[in-house]
Amino acid sequence: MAQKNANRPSVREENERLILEAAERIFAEHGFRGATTGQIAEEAGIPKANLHYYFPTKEALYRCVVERIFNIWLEAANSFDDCDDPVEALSSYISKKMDISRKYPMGSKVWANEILHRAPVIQDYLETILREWTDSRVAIIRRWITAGAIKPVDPEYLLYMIWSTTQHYADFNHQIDTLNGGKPLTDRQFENAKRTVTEIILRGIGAYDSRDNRADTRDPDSFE
Amino acid sequence: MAQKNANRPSVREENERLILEAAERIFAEHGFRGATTGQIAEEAGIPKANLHYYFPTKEALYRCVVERIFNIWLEAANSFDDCDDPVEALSSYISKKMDISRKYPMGSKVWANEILHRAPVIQDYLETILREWTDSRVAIIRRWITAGAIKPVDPEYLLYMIWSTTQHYADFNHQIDTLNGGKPLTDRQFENAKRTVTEIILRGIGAYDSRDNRADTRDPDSFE
DNA sequence: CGCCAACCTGACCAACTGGTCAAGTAACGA
DNA sequence: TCGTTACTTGACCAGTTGGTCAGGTTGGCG
Repeated sequence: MAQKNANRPSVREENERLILEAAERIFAEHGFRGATTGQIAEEAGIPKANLHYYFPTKEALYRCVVERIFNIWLEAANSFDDCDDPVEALSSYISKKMDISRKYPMGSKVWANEILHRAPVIQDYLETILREWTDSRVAIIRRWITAGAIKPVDPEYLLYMIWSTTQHYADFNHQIDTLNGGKPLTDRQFENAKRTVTEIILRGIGAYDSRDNRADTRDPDSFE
Repeated sequence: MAQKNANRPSVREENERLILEAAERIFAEHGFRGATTGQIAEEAGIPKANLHYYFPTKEALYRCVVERIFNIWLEAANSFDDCDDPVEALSSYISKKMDISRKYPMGSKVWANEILHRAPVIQDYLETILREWTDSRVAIIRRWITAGAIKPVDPEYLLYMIWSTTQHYADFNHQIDTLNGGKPLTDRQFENAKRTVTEIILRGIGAYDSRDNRADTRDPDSFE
């Protein structure tokens, strides 16, 4: 009685999927407070009372949406691990983050909204998972610097730069579209954006010509 | 009767200032929908009905806040004009944008919120003023490229990179603070961030060693 | 002092929103 | 066929919110 069986998931799974997809769109566009459960239900094509059958409260639904997003990001984050070469590791990471911004802009917007409003429901994620992830990547970047593979930069600020630059193409896509004549970037334009971002950052940290990096180590105590 | 005189502004001016400052804080933290006029009035220290005496609707108040922010940004934008040297011009622009992010993070957050929600009230700004400003700066960057002062990059994406990276320190300051052990960046840390950002971007576009730039002009039709 | 315009505010209201509930229907196993 | 569980939904409710309004108070001017 605790668990029925595995071949009876269809109705519940299907409805939860419909609701979560609708919720992601509505939350992304209007924020937590701005979204209404009625609107989400309408977008999902079900009555509001039915939505509350699957997700007891608006906040529970919101948490599910946020968790889903966070997991997508963590997957991309593994690009960092597999490889000792900063050019390859960072190119891959930036490329994946750009792809996520293009493919799942809603998720990025929900996240941005949450941080903007001081993370009322995901503060624990920031303090645990994100923090650990960041610390370990900072260590990797420090090793690259010690090895002379890149110039000495503050690793945290390099990470923030990568995050902000790539997520900008999701969070601010409305502004980008408007400046692009009201039309979304074409695939070709987006590839150019990705290449521009990647090249500026990699060249900016001296990853392309690692022979110069050790010589250029001025102001060594710029790290905290 | 149409206009009284100029020496009777004190009460109105003072109250409008109080309300606008409170509104900027509340709108930044909760978004348009999430903010309540009652909360703003309380923050300003006046009854709600009095707020509606000065600003007839919530949206009118919001527009005033947004306009105020936009004008601050336009001032910083002029750093771009004064100078033909990309190192000097971009350093100054990035520095000013970083300072604004630190000094007026609320304004940046209101703007971010607005774009995130598809700019329901500032779409006209995007299509006119911001568009013109962007076009003219793109032209300047193109001239730098033609002159060999920087490497060939797509100017739009360079601008987006500067915007996103600098504004990140306002919009995502809660995330940054959390990753910094729950404390805001010290002045010294912030100066390091500013220097890191500036150096990566300037080195990334080859502004420091302009002798190499013309040689590296591959893929010349990457511009649309 | 009287007048008038600007300013102030407690009380109020209509609209909306998250969430509940009771009365269903569908589906499946025995 | 019956019983049970999962699912569906229109109607409803209590709390909140933007905005109004009538009846004030204040302060300057003649």
